[in-house]
Amino acid sequence: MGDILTNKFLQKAAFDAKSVNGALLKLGIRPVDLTDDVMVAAYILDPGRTNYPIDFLAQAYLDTDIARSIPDGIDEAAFRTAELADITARVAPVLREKLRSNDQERVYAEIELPTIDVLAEMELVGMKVDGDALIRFAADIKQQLEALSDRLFAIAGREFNIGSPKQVGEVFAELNIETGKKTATGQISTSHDVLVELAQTYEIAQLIIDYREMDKLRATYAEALPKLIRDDGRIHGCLNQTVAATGRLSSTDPNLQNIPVRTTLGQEIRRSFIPEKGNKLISADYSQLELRILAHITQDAVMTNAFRDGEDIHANTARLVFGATDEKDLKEKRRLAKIVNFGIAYAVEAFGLSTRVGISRAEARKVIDDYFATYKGIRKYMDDIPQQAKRDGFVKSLFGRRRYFPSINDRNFTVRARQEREAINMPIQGTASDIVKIAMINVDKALRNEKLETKMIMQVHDELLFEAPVNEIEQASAIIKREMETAAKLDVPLIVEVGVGDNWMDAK
DNA sequence: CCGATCACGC
DNA sequence: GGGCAACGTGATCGGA
Repeated sequence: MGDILTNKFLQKAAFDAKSVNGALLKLGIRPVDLTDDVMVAAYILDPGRTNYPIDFLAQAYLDTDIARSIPDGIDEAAFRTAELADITARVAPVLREKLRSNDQERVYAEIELPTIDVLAEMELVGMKVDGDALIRFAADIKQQLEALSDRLFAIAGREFNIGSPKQVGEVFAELNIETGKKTATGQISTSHDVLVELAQTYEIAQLIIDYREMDKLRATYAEALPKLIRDDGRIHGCLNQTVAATGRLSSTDPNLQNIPVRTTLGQEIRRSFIPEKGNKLISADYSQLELRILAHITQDAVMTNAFRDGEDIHANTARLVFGATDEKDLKEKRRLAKIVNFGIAYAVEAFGLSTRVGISRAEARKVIDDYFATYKGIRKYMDDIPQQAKRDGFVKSLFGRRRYFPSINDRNFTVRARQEREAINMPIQGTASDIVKIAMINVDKALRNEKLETKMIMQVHDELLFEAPVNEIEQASAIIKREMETAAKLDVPLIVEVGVGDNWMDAK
C-alpha cells in the first residue's frame, strides 16, 4: 500500500486528501505527487459554498446521483467507500478541465494542492499547551466572576443571568437606563459599543463589559482548551482549506486562529502556548500585508511610493489625509488614519467610519473624500471592481483565485451593497491568502531541504508560527524570513517581522 | 435544533 | 430611502 502511494509514476486522485494523508503520515508514509483532490478542486471552482460533499460533486459535475440503497449482502461502509473512490476518479478530470478553462490550473496545482500536505503535517505536529496553567487561570477568573456577579446583583437589586442579553436589557429597563438602540429583533441592545457609551454614566455597564470579557476567556479558552490536550501534551486542531470564500484557511476543534492577544487578561491565555523543553517558538508576521497588496493591485502611486520608501503607512496617511504636522498632532491622527486604512480595505462607508472614529457622518464623508483625493488609484479600484463583478459575475485575486457574486445585481440595496463590499475586499484578502499559502509551501520545503527539525505549527492569516530547537533558531529564522518575503514579487516590498520566545505571547 | 447575540482573532 | 467593515469559530440563551 505504502509502495503504491509513494510511487511517483502513478496518478492519484483523492477526496479530502488531508484526511487521507494525515492518517498515512501517522503510519510514517508520506504520499507524493497527488494529482487531484476533488474537494479542493471544487472549492477553487466556487469557494462560496459551505461544503463539497461527494453527492454534490456527482450531481453537479457528473449529473449522476449516489446510490440510494446498498445491494443485498454488501457491507454499507465498504460500498460507500468504493462508491466514493469511483466518483472521485470520474469527477477529477471534469474538474480539471473546468479549472483549465477558468485559467485556474496554477492556483490549484501550485498553491492549493501543495498546501494540503503542509496542513496535514501541521495538524499532526500540533501545539503544546500548558493545561495546568490554564486550569489555574480558569479558577482564578471564576472567583473574580463571582465577585463581579455580587456587585452586579447589588446594583440591579436582584439576581439575573448576566450571560443573557435579554435579561441584561430587562435590568436596564428596570433601572431606567436608556440604551437608545434596539437589536434586529426589537430587543434592547446591550452590544459592546452601547455599553461603552453607557459606562460614562453607569457603573453597571462597565461591570458587564468586564464580566463578558472574563467569561469569554473562561469558557472559550481557559476551560475548553485543557480538555483538548492529547497524551502528547499537545492540541491537534483542524485547519480547513475549503471553508472561507476568500481563500483564507479556517481553524476548528479548537479555533487556534482566535487566541486572545489584545487585553492583558487575554494575554495570559496566549502565554500558555509553549514549546517543548529545548525548543522555542518563532513567530513571523507580514507587516501590513493587505495594504501592500492594495497598493500593488490599485497601482496607486502615492501608497506604492510610501511602501517603497519604507514609510510608516498610517503616519503617512495621517499627514496626507488628516494634515498632521507636529509630533503631538501626528500621534492622535495616526490612530484615526489606522482605522481609515483598515476600513478602506473593507469598503467602509461614511456611517460606519463615523461610528468607529467618533466623528460626525459629514466629517467622515469628508475624510473619505480626502482619502480618495490623496490615493487616487484606490478610488478607481473601488469604482472598477463592483463593475467587474457585475460584468463577469466574479472577481479574482492576483493568482487567479475567484469568488462569484450572484446577488450583485439584486434589487435590494442592502444585498447589493454588501456584495459590492465583498467584491472590493476579495482580491485583497484573496491575494493575501495566496501569498501566505505560497510562503507556507516554500518555507516547509526549505526547512526540509536544510534537514532542520523546526516545524510549522500554526497559520493566522498573516502570521506563521514555528517550534524550533534552540540550536536551529538563527538559521530557521533567516530561512523563514527569506521565504516569506520572497513568496511573491509585488511592486512594493513584502516585509516580515520575526520574533522568538518561550511562549506565543513573548514570540510576538 | 437553530437563530440571535455576543466576543475572540486577522 | 435604506442601511451601514471583509473573513472566520464558538459559547450561551431561549424559543420551536
